[in-house]
Amino acid sequence: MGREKKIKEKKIPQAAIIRLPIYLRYLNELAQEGINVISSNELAELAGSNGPQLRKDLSYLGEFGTRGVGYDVERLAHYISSFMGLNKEQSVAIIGAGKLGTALCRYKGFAEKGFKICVIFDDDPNKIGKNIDDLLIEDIKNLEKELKEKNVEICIMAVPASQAQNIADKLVLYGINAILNFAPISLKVPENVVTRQIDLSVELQILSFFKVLAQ
Amino acid sequence: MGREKKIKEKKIPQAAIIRLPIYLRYLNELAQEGINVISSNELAELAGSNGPQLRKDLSYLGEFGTRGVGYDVERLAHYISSFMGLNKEQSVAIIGAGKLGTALCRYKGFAEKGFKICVIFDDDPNKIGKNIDDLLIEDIKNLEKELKEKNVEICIMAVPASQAQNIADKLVLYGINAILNFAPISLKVPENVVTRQIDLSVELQILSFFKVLAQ
DNA sequence: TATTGTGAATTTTTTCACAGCC
DNA sequence: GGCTGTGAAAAAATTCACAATA
Repeated sequence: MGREKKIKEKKIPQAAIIRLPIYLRYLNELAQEGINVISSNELAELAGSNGPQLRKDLSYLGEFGTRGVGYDVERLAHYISSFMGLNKEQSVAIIGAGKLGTALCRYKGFAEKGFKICVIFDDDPNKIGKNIDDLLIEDIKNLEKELKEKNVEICIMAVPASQAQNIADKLVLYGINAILNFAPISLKVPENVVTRQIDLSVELQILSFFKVLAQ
Repeated sequence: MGREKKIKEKKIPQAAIIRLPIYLRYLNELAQEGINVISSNELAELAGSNGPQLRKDLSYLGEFGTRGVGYDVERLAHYISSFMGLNKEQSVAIIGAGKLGTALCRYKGFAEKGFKICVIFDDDPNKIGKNIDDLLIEDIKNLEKELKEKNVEICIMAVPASQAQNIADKLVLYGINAILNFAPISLKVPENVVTRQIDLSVELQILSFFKVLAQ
């Protein structure tokens, strides 16, 4: 049975999906420390979750534990990776070579997780042709050509809000169907395109609200 | 009736709270464009939500609309701002003057929303004492003193994962109870401290999964 | 007529308790 | 004895339909 079919049939809750990468992160750390087996309670504690939640989440993928013992760290990590399509390197483009785009471009964490930043774009003639470490800043006019050539699968948008929808439309037109958007705007995209939004100010606003309650 | 009491009594869903800043963003834009009244459907469309959802969310705050007409843009914006405690400037500190910390420090969007970056810390002697635009990089050894002096209410952590928990513990010790964490680690903090986590790799991993499904 | 506000229905998510298994 | 897997219960969130009303 294909992965997609299985997912659609079993209907794994979205809330469970977005916790899987967190579990995976700690499983990989445990593996590096040479730990072979871990209980749901221990792993959940690391991941900021709880035992029953974690067991439920994993139960949607299948049966991976051993009763009375726990989960085989490597086996589980491997399965989550392949389930989420993370067992191969993926090419990522960054749109916008401003401060944020540049910082993201240099972020080491992406490569560690198999995301290769293979091209960065800008429309500023002063930036185009310059380097960010080893990477040349490309003219956004060459967007289509570069995306195709470099086989880009995911785009990160770090552009001003005023340009974001326009650029997103182009990305969609050129066949991109996964966008991580840092511009403070709700992108409108077709159903077959997925976006995730990181709005830095919104995060502070949410904190601002909850911190008063938590007191 | 005090704001906190009201919130706790009425039990506004957390999911509704985190949508309020998005509504607020578009209300402010509308106000700037000189639009005085907006319907739930129109505002929801802008915000990437839907009419009933938006009306339900707002209904937890009170009755702000006029049947047959819509919502008064300025009045609603003002109420959401004050409800979320966003009607006064708040002081923010950034911990870590690496690429990300520096980029965040220069991000204009915070100031627009009333968050003033008033101090940035690092432990690298090569960075301490240098400037990021107008802001001096402070020695992390002076963390307690600076946080108190500058009346910091929210901290943004842009430090390596290995240091994050250690620094978070200090922040809590020094009275900070709101942390925006960019380090890829699940912070352990007391109940009276709120955190929000932005994990860049996790976002790409989630996209990686859903993009296959969306196809 | 147009649009809000909301109780009720539905769906999704989380929690719980314990049978099942090593 | 210890820990998983899961059905059932509970809680949270979303959707819906429509009464209320400017």
